[in-house]
This record gives sequence, C-alpha cells and structure tokens, in this order.
Amino acid sequence: MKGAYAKIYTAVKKIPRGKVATYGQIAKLCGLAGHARQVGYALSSLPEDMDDIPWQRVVNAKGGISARSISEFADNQRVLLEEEGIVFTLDSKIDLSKYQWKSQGDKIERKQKDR
DNA sequence: AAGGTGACCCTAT
DNA sequence: CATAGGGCCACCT
Repeated sequence: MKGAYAKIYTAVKKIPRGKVATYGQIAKLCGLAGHARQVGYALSSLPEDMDDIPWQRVVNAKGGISARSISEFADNQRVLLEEEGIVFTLDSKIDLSKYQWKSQGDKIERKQKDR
C-alpha cells in the first residue's frame, strides 16, 4: 500500500451516489492525467478500507466493469450500482452519457496531448 | 538493474 | 461499427 494512492482513493470517495467515473477521469482528479492505468492498478491493490471506497463506481471508458475476471464481485457490483440508480444496458454497460460524473470544473475533454 | 505486466485510453485502418 | 496497434507509467519478479 503506497501513500501515493491515497489521492486516488480520495477521488473515488468523491464520486457522488448514483454516478460513475472513468479511470481517466479519476486520474485527472488525482493529477495523474493520462495515467489511467495507475488508477486501475491502485484499485487492484485495494486496501482493507475498500469498504469506504466505492470502487464499483469506477468504470472503464467502455462504461463496463473491469477487474481481470471478476465473477461474484461483478454480480454484486452490478446490484450495488443499480441500487444507486445506475441503469445497465443490454451489454451490461453503463450509459456514460447520462451517469458519468462530472466533477466541478473538470470537463471530460479528451487528452489534447500537446498538439 | 532490466524486463514483463496491467481493474486503461486513444488514434488509425 | 469493429479490430489493430501504440502509448503512458508504476508495481512486481
């Protein structure tokens, strides 16, 4: 458990109920813009505090649940999200157009890189 | 120290 | 619209 992940966990905790955020978005909130992978890695190393961390509200750009090869957790997560009002599509994905959480001032602008 | 991996994302074909 | 390839950076062996 590295302290650097503290920011990531904090950002995840900031996700309001009934909303979801993508890895890239969380990364930005953590100041790790473009390092979405690290965010996922951080969650993979979830501490025991995961009870306080709604990691389930964090989804990939496809709006689907990731986690190597979840099984029981995936089902549980889907239920939890539905309990929060999230609606899944037939593809078991989430409509980011509606449920993607937009933090204050943080626009979902693409990585403009350095064009 | 070096190489491989990863709960990812984007651009191009 | 689907598939393919490249990129980014920290953690692990």
